[in-house]
Amino acid sequence: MQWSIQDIARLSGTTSRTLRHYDDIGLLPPSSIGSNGYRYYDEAALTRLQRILMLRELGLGLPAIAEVLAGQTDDARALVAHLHWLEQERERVERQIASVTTTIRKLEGGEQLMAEEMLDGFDHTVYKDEVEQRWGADAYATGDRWWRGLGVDGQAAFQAEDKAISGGLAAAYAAGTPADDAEVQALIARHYNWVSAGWGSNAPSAEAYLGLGDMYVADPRFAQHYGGPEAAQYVRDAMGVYAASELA
Amino acid sequence: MQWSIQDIARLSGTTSRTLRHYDDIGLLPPSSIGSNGYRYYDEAALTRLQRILMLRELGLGLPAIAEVLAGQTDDARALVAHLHWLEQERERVERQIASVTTTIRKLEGGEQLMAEEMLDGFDHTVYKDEVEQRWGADAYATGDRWWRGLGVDGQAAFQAEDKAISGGLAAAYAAGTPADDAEVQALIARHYNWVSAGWGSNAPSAEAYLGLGDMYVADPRFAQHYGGPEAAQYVRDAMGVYAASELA
DNA sequence: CTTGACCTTGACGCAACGTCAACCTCTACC
DNA sequence: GGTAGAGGTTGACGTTGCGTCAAGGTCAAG
Repeated sequence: MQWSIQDIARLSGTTSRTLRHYDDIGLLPPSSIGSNGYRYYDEAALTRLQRILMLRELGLGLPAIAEVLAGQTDDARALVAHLHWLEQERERVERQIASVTTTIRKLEGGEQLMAEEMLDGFDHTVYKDEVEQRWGADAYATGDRWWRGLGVDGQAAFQAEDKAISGGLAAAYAAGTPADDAEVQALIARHYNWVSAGWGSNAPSAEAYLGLGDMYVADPRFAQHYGGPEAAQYVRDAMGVYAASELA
Repeated sequence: MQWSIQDIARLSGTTSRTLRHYDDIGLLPPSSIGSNGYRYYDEAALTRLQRILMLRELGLGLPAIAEVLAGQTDDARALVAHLHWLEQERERVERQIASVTTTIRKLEGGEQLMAEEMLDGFDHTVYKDEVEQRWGADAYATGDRWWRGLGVDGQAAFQAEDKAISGGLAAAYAAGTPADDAEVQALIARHYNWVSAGWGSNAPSAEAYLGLGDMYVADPRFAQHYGGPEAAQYVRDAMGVYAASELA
């Protein structure tokens, strides 16, 4: 019993293109080929195709299917490996769903302000991981509470102050003003207060403040916020001067 | 302030290749191009890149990102649409996980027998949807209970009988034996009993049996099981003869 | 002038086919 | 025997987002 490529396609519920593809990659060669080039398939080929399609429905890739059919890999073992991949996929999708959901909530809740804040790459909550790693898990929680407690107006003010400070520092850096200049140190003082606002009752120590400065340099997101890597280094230097003189 | 492509790549945490790609597709053209062809980016470009990367992390495609950045689409609206897609993805992945898990369980539990049964494309449980649609939701449940109740030996016997019947019918069809021949009708009688076994206390009526025959023809999976579309038609005809003479 | 580091423009590769395009082949009917 | 029409063949491009060579200019430093 022989069937043409269309017959097999209809019988198995796929397309002739797919069968040609499987032939091309050597996954399912036809059982015979006519002198006119026509592909013909017999029952063995059809059985093989059934297995292919079944494994494909489970989500396996064609190379993995080929291995299983070649007997190089056990069916169960291949499926277990595939299951791990699927579970990772699920986690990834769920994380994305969580991110997108919170982002939408912020966009709708905080109107446009939050949107700009976030999309300018300076979302307060983006730094959750860093904050938790560096200053403990509940530091982020209290910081977030504080942030929400500010209200829209308070948040806007907070960000305006940030812009004023970072803008002033950028200008000072561009002008070549030394880091220990009084004007720069005044900006750093404002910066210290600005940072302290989010830290609850305990303002940052000299050490913590210096650590923050190092982070500005090391982390490109922060560095960019202060006008590029060299500018961030400049800011850190100024912070070092301030910490030595005022926080020692 | 201008940066080279590498600077921007480091600042934003991507690669120069990505930036060139974004230039190629018009998503992020450099703010200026030197006479030597070098790409230079300014702060506006960097801000734009920040938004691009942020949306990309949320899983949006580059065309969708381009729309958002062009102001053609609202941020929130794009994200909501994306969220729908993500939820579909989650469902798809979870369905696959369920399928793969049950398949693994069957492979390990039923040893090799179930594997062959399933991989031959004749898994009893595959037809859940059809059964529910045609004969009600609890028909499948009782059928499944029956199937499990058979035990491994019973299942093997059931399948052996199926092979014998379908093989006999295929031979009769190939030999050109008329559908109302006594020999063929004897096979059909066995088939009727074979089918009835899974239907619980009430054996199929003439009407239901004829409907099953129609399904053999219409559904390529069944058609294949009986040896191709023409053979399935032959089987249906023989079933019609049987229904008319024995079930009327 | 040479050496690196950095830049450029192609172009292939990946996963699994869908979708033309251009061109045979077989069957059926007149 | 001619002509549809259905079905077959082999390319080859498109899809998504870049990674990864390849071959060759540019620039700053020694």
